[in-house]
Amino acid sequence: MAREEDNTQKEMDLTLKLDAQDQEPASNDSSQSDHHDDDHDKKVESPHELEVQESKNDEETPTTPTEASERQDLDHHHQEKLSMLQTEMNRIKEENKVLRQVVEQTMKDYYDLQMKFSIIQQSSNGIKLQDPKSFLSLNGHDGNQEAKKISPRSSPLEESENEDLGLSLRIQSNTTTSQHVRDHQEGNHESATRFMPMQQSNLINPGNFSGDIKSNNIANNPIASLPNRKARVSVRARCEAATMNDGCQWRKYGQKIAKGNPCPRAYYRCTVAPGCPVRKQVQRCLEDMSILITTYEGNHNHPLPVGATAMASTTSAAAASFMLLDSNNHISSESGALNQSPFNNYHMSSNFMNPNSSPYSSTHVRSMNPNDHSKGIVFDLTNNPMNPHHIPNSSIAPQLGFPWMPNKVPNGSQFLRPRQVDGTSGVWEGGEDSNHNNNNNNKSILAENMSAIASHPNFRVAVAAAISSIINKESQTTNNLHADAPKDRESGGSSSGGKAWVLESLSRSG
DNA sequence: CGTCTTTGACCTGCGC
DNA sequence: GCGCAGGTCAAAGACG
Repeated sequence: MAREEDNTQKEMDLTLKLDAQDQEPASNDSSQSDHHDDDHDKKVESPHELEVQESKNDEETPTTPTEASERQDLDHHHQEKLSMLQTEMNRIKEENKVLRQVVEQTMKDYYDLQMKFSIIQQSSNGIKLQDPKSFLSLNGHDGNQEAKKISPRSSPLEESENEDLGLSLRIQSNTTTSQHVRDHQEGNHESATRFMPMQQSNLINPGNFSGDIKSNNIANNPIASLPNRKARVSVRARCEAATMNDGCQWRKYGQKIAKGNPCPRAYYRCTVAPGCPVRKQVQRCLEDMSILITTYEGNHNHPLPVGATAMASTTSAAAASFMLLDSNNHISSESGALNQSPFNNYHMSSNFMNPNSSPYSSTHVRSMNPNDHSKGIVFDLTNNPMNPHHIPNSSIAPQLGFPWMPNKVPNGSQFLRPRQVDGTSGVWEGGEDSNHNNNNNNKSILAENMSAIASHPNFRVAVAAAISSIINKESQTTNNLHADAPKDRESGGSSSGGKAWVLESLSRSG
């Protein structure tokens, strides 16, 4: 984008220069040759001027053969220069044209995607979206700057026709991204970085669970301009297994009984790449043993496995939102967009729905420590973050269909089917509806599911982040095909081939 | 045999 | 300075 602006500026400069020459062919004003450092250029700017000067000279002073020869050389020299300028301008114009086409196609696909989501939500929820541009919101309140940063920069993509409520995103690669991959593979870093998506520059790297502040565009990113923190992202989720499957490979290097919690805290480090500094701590919640608290710390120094991208993107987006909100706490408070609980709860709940109408609406992001935001945030995927005893049913009830979340859906279904059974608390059921066999109920459930999912802020976070990260997934996939090959202990990653990519948000992991 | 987990020892930061 | 708690190291054992 910056390159296009640069080219546009160059084009404008050249156009202005040529226009000025066309409009004032007889002018000998040296001011129009400010851009030239050559003294000869200051004398004569164009063939028009040469002709005029020549005619003037012919009229005023008779020329000697030497002078005529010099003048011809000069004429030839400037014609060459002009030709070069015109060639360069044409080249820049062509380049601009291509870039504009890419941008237009990207924007078109972006709005198409928004409209499809909008249609899905409207048809299911009966709630009109005021502006599709604000639909992909990261905090569920409005189309804030986060979404604006993420989505419009996505590469051309197509939403799947899948009926999984849009949670399966089918990405069709185009020549741009394919070229990017080829360039990346061939070591053409210049070209590869030219088409590097925004996530590499302006957004927190989805490959980093906590966001690599240092490596991002500090000038343009308010998040990146924050003081460097070693951010920690903690994820609370109900999980039966000893550790959540987040798509990465981890090696346990220690275990400790922390004070105040008889459950041991396990320490893992990322083994996807040697020297990766990312650590994670896993500990069961004291109040509810079914809740697993996973704390990520550090930044991956390698492309993430495909299955880890959604998780990383989500937590990164959450961390980004948290940091942004944290840094703009006053503004946020004034706007009333945030719930300022004593724990500084950043309730990323949707405004579209009754918070009690769906278990989805109870996912929260809050700071880990009310007094110290540097400790990070909690990305709470349990039903009730403030009261773990809220759910009497202690069975594993996945709240969101991230790849790293347990999924009880049988038959390999891609989509979890949440349902409120008692109408008061969110109890989840996967699989068949034994008590709701008629079509009306099914439609109602489906509509409820759709609205719950579509309006859930984390869904938006995941979608927005996935869109932003999906472009880079191509290159990551290429790399990770090798990284994932040997062992896949905790890896929930899925490989891709060909030119179509499917973001499988809800496949059973582990 | 290589890799991973376990577990006690060690290191470090922080509060008193 | 001391003690405590959290975090990490590394040797030993387990496992495929």
